[in-house]
Order: sequence, then structure tokens, then C-alpha cells
Amino acid sequence: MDLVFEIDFQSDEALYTQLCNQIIIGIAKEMVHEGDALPSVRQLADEVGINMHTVNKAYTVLKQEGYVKVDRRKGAIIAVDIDKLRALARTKEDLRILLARASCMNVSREEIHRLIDEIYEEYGGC
Amino acid sequence: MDLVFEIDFQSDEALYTQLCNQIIIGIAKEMVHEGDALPSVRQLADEVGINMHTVNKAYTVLKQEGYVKVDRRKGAIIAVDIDKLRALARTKEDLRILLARASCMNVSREEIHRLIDEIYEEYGGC
DNA sequence: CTCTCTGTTATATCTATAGTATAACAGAGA
DNA sequence: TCTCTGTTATACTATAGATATAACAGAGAG
Repeated sequence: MDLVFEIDFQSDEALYTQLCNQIIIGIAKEMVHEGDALPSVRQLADEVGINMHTVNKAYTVLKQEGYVKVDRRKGAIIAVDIDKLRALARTKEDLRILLARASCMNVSREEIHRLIDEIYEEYGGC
Repeated sequence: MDLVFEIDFQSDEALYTQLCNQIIIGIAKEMVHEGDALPSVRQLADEVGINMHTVNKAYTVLKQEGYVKVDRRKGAIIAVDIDKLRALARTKEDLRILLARASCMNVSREEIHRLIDEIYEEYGGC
């Protein structure tokens, strides 16, 4: 199964952010694996109809966050190497505001747990 | 217990977003309640050292999202009125990318559930 | 060696957003 | 009248997002 990229030009999310998210979700869903090559910046730009530099920015961000390594010859390669402690801190910070919103509209803790399970099921399962 | 506002000028988060988040978290933590008045735009702007219009933007966003009502006489009043279905959809979408990141760094489902409980404990508890 | 593919770098331009600054207006209350 | 509210308008600066063109260096294939 291969990655399919879909850009929503109406979204308020930046195009490069949409690409980053789709790739990260692709890794989580195991649609791509360690060592797999992503399309070249020019190729992907052409495929989804955006500028080369926008794709390049996405890859650069993914590199900085530790999801890919970029090889001058082969392009961007999936290679997850993330500082777990820092990432956990970020996760908790993101959850804090997300759950505050949920709590304000009386979404129960159980409902959240159920959502978590639903989504984790889509991913590796573990 | 009253809301205390703290702005991080070094953060890459927009100032008005920081204000929004602190207020939403304040509601979740029950530091402010339905009917409570927020500081006036000028007062809060002065308090944290930013422009009046930036505070006004925060209040406008909170109004659009259904966290406050704005009264010309009294200012912004906490009044949560959110379409639960739409909010649930947003919650799930936000969780999807957050959990993908977590999954990529091998944070187990159990660890996430534990984080949820930790944070929900800070909030109403239910 | 040449051709073609990679990422990389450097400009330049355009647009939208974020933030600040000043100012004025209308409504409510003391 | 004075003072407080939010609201509106205008203007300016800075930054981020996105595009466009162009060129460069390294690697591989022919």
C-alpha cells in the first residue's frame, strides 16, 4: 500500500503542514516503513499541483522533527528517530488544550478513551 | 480562584491564540464559571502588555467558537454553547494527528490513556 | 563525457496573517 | 458630564506561506 497525497486548498492549514501530517499518519498506519523513499520534491509537487519549495519545506520540517533523513542522491527516506522525552512533553501539551475543549462541551473521559481506541485501531494497534 | 494570564512572547503561538487557550483551560479547570466576566479588552491588554486589538481578536474567536458571549455593557461573559457533534468531529481530527505522532515514537496506547487520566484529573474530573 | 536525476541555495514577488498604533463612535451607568 | 464598555476604521510594519525562475553540486546511467 502506498501513500496517496491529497491537498485541500480551502483548508486553513498550511499546505506543507498538510503534507507533513499525511506522511506522519502514513507512518503510523504502516503504509510506509523505515527505509522507504518518499517521492522527490519535484515529483510530489507536480503530483499534487503545488510548488517544489512547498514540498521541500514539508520534508525539511519532517527532517527536523526526526521522521525522515534526506539523502542528496535518493531523496527523503523514512527514518524515525525522535527524542521520546521531548515528544512526550509535546504530546501532553497538545492534549492539555485538546482535552480542555472537550471538557468544556461535556465530552466525558470515557468518550475520549473510546476515541483513542478507535484511532489507535487504525494505526499499528499497539 | 481567578484567571492569571501569562504571555510567552518567544512562543511561535500567536498571542491571541495563547489567550484563547488559557481561557478555555481556565473554563475546563473551573477557575471561571458560566456567567463570569472576563477582563475588558483594554484592561487585559494593559495587564499583559499587548495591544487592545489582539485581546479583542481573542475574544472574537472565543465568541465564534461558542465559549463566551460579548455584552456591549459588561464585556465578555463566559457562556459555553457549543455544537457537540461538530466539536466531537474536531476533537477526533485533532486526535488523529496527535496520536499518529505518538504512535511513531512507540508511545503505547496505555501511556496515552494514562496521560488522558492525568490531564482530566486537573479538569472537572468527569 | 554527457544527460538526467537528486537536494540545495538564492532571489524576487505576492498574499494573508499577526500585531501595533491612533482615533473615533455609540451605548450604558454613575 | 465623565467614564467605562465593545466596535469600527484606517494605517503601518513584520512575518509566514506560497509561487516562480534560476542556478549549483553530487551521483548515477548511458
